[in-house]
Amino acid sequence: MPVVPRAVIASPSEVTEPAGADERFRSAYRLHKTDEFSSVFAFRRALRGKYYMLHYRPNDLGTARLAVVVAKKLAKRANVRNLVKRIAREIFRRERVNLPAADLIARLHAPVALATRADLNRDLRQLLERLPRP
RNA sequence: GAAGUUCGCCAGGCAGUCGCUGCGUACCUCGGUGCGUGGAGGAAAGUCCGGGCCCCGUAGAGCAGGAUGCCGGCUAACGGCCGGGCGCCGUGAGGCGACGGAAAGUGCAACAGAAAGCAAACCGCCGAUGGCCAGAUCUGCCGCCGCAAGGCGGCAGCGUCUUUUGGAGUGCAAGCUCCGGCACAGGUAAGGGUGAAACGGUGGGGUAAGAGCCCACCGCAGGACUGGCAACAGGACCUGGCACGGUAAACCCCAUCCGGGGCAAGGCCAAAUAGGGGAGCAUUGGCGUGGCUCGCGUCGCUCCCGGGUAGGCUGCUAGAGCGGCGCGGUAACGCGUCGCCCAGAGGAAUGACUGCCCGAUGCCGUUGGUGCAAGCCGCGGCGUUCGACAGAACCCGGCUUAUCGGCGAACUUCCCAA
Repeated sequence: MPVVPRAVIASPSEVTEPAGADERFRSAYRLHKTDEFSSVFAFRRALRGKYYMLHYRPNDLGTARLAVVVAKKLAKRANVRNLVKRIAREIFRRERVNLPAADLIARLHAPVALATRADLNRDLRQLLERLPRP
């Protein structure tokens, strides 16, 4: 699997993935149930970035799965919360095939009002890179 | 041309790539893939009203409680909308208004002020009417001051004295008339001053001074009349000299309306575990009861039934629907007809990236316009982040709040030109 160079700011070359890469984001790649959320948090492993806290727990499903948590306290408006989630999912979607099999929860833990999209993207990319790999 | 008012509309655009999701369809390994097609708002927001829908309750009526509150209309309904009236604001187009009752009762009114509700009178004005307009001395009594002697003041006496008592006239006299003074009784509410608010306004007459005390006009109240469905309005009517102050988002009274709870409503399916009911098997089983047998209870296995948790399905989007045309109505809206199908998620889709354009913003430049100049406007270049407010959660009708900017129509005021 060719490794895409991780530029800090997205470049056009990054957008065009090699043919055949699975960039879909289907239901199987998400966390849905309350039990799934609880078990990830109970595993008590997390990486702290500037904006996100990335909780993780290895699974045996052969793929990474993601959920995003945005507290109302940190983003008051519903449209802002939705936007943060969408941006986070987009990063995950692009990176999924390169990630270890684990359940992930990206939890916003800092106010996002002054951050730009590039800041958020960079933060989450770095966190995903730091995930422990087998 | 500038400034503004009202109403309606839009809510960055186009292209490409990668995704999410509903529906239809074809294929297969039954989970996907391909193709087609749809996928946030004017406020989706606040959850403030009204309704549909659902469950519960309910003979009927009343009480309590809540909401509304000029009139007429519209509507499924409303606290909404339309039209009208009245009041206030604006030069105007227009805007704003919980806008029923104070003559049913109870209450409240800080500060100021004499006085805050039924009359009263602080300063002031008047003093018509009534009263007063010598002093000294003596006696008695009372009060105050003083240790006392005494002093000061008040009241009383048909007391005493004097140039006979504010001045003038008159009379024998009691007295009477005129003039003046005091402001004691009393009169007054014009004026001053306070206040958010003080018992009509202006002018004249009148008076001691004043006053609706009288008169004229204006205002006000009541009643007729006229116009209007009504709220209400009108003047060339009549009556009344004028009251009945304010406050009801104070209690209250009157009129009208309202059963409760919500899609986490409600319906269906239903694992695991525990427990309930029934049938059967084991019948020579174990344990308990008992001296023993029967019987009863309990334990085991199989099956069935009902309740029900996690979970799943449903409710779930075709509707007081949207658009066009015609007709009725000032309008809100209604009727008819034709066409259309227009989001249904569920840790929660409707997105991300790239390019060009549009807009915003910063810096720089500028034989451009304007200005003394700073600057402003225009134009060009570069960079940046960004694209107002904001994200459906059963569905509608409203209200309220948020909102960069743009477009259209009608109207108003001012300036210039003809």
